[in-house]
Amino acid sequence: MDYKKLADLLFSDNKSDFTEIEKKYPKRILAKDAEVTRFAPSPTGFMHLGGFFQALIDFNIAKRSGGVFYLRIEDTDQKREVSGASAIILGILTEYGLLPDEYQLKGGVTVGDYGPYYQSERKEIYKAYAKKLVSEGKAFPCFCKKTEGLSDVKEKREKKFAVGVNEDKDPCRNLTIEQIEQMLKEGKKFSIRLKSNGDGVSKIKFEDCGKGEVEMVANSIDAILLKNDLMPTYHFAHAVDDTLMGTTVVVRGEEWLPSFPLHKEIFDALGFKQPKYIHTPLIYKFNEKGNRNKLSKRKHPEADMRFFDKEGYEKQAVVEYLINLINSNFENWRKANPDSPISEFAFNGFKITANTPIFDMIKLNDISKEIISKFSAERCYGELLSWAREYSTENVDYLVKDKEYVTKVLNIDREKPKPRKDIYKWSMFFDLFDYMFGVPHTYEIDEQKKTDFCEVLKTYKDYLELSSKDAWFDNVKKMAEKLGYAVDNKAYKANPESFKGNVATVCEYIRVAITGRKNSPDLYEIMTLLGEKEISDRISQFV
RNA sequence: GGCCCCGUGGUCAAGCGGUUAAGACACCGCCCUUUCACGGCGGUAUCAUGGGUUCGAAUCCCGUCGGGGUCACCA
Repeated sequence: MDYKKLADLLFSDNKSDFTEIEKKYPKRILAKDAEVTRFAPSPTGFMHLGGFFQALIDFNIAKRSGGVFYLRIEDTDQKREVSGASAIILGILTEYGLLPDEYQLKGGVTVGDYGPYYQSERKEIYKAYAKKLVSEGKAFPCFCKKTEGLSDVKEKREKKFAVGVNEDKDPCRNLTIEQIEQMLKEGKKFSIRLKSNGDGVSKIKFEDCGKGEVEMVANSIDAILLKNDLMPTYHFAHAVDDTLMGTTVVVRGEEWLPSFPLHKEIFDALGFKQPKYIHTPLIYKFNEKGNRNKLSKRKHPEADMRFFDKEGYEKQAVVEYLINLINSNFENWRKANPDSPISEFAFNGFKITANTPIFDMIKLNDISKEIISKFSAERCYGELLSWAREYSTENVDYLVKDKEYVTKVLNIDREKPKPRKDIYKWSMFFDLFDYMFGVPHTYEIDEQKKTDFCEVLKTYKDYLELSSKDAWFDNVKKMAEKLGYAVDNKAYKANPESFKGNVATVCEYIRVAITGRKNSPDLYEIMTLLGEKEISDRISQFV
């Protein structure tokens, strides 16, 4: 077979020659150990937590080695394209401090010399390399009917599983040039397949930077390189783009691990050297049966990065949670260096755990609490307001109108050595402090305590004193004593039966009457902010 | 079904042939205390399983089981 002739036949319109293309993508000039990484999502309209996780690794590996981190949009599947998707991705990356060095905005600017960064704009490049492979007899045209969609695939798989063979050589590899010419004349569409050398038995080894040495059966599938619209598949684009764009480390989810042998064969056919790989564990959740499920957009709201924004999580918290999943010594470092920027942490993208983590929202909350507890009231106000402007517009008015008051509320038990830690996302604020802004919840006090409760409140009207915290508490104690509650905690503990309760009990009654709950931050501060009239009004409800 | 990845407490995990098997979150208890918290101290709880190898195994090897991934002209 005259492969050269075949290549010209197939790609008659293609003027670009791969040697010309390669001139446009010179080797990057970088320091010796600098790594080039990329985040390469398909534009589906949202940023998956798992994708962000990978971008975090990409960014840190590149930045900490003095290399380059770039964004490439894998929009080779026209059907899946969502408009504006790349802007969303770039937006989130930027908000979280992972701005790529090179990227392209659809119909807008391109930053970087290795573009286009949209695969759909690189069609000629892929064609040139496909043509090269065909002309060398390493790839061939296929005129078979498309398998499209999951139902097609299922059917095909069932047949395959029944036979139990790995090998998948395509019949079109045996077409004669005359047959091909004929079909081309008929205007038939074709795809380009790799002519695999694999026998389905021979093994290959490779070193995954995260998992170590992995041994696999070499590829034996005549995989599609160019689809029948002549757009590349992921596999082919990966080889071409990551080579041309100078990627040195590919960070991708471990669902790609099984296609490594295919990638190896494609790289080899092309004469390219493969980059290093880090196959990251996927992030899971438990299902009802207690088994793991991949975090998915449909079932798990937290799979979408925007979830954290909507809930009002601090971005820093999300980042720290994820970094701890990558390098679990992070939290020890953080404990020792509570105020240092993350950039000072000795991040190691190659040390990522092989285990499959379960996404732990409670842990995230804890990290977030810690971070928010350190904020000043002023900063909290700023964060809260900007969050509300985006996601809770009905609250913006009074936040703005009562800035001073709101800031004071935010300052309760804050800006002190041991600040209270109960806010972990801004959406909690309005629930947590609703009693500061209106009628309190009615908390049902135990029936048998009701008489005592009312008695305390009735009496307390005469003991209300807000001039100072000491004076306030002295009066609470005086009243407690008068009504038969223990003022001395030790005495109370020794003889609980001889008292109606202790000062704590009295405080509980007052707190319930004023806030409508059994727990709240410092009572005195709350009462001071609320003011005497409001307090009397609230207490009056119960007497 | 083939191939591959993973398996240390409820969760994230340290561990790399000899450890009382770290630490964090969660949970429980005590202390502090003006309730709830915060903080301090302490506690419950883990090497999936069966065989090897070895003086010695969570660590190395093999099998089993369990979970996950993949086998598309989707990425």
